[in-house]
Amino acid sequence: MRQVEDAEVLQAELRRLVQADVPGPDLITTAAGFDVAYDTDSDLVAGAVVVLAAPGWEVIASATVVGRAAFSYIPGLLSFRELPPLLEAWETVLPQLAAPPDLLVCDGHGIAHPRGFGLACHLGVTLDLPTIGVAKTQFVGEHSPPGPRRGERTAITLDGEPVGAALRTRDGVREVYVSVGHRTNLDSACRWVLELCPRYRLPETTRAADQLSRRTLAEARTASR
DNA sequence: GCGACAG
DNA sequence: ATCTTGTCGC
Repeated sequence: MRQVEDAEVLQAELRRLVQADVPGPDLITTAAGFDVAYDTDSDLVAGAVVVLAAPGWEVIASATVVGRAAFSYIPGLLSFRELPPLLEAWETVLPQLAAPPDLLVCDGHGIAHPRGFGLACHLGVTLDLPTIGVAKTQFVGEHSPPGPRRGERTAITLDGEPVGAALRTRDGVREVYVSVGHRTNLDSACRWVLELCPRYRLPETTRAADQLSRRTLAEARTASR
């Protein structure tokens, strides 16, 4: 399909813009979470962006969008499916803020991707803001299991190169997979993920965005009946 | 060719 | 991603 070929070409071009080993902000005061929910039996989608503030990570701003999926799920091209609704929601949430969030957290991978350009990279390059990917499952590369305690981590390597980390965010829970999206580095990314996980396995940003997108989709389904 | 494959 | 709350077990 032409759509797929075009996406692959664009992906290769945008990939050169990624900054994956630069110092990011030291202190994170605000962080944004992004997620998209999908309907089981239609192409209805709901995207959500939430902005949380330290120290309690309470939601200080949010936006949602309901639309139709324009790109099917293809491993390695997830960003082309999720970015449109996420950017639309972003444009709504940004005016609510005095300043852009210090960090953008994506549901999925950054450079830990077959061609080094996952969703977190695509979002980061598009908005030119610091982004990281926090995925619930592994996608590419190899890693040994991290120790059982919160904060322990091991490297994810792809073709011998470090591309991310398997990070334990709570004692005894399954690890999450962290990788840089844009304008930061892996050490900072892991540090921020731990800050964003004071109580659960997943970052508060991810949890809030996930809840909001799902609730929005459920309401949209009800309204269309 | 076969199997795997973020969300 | 999605079907889904309380409940069994460490």
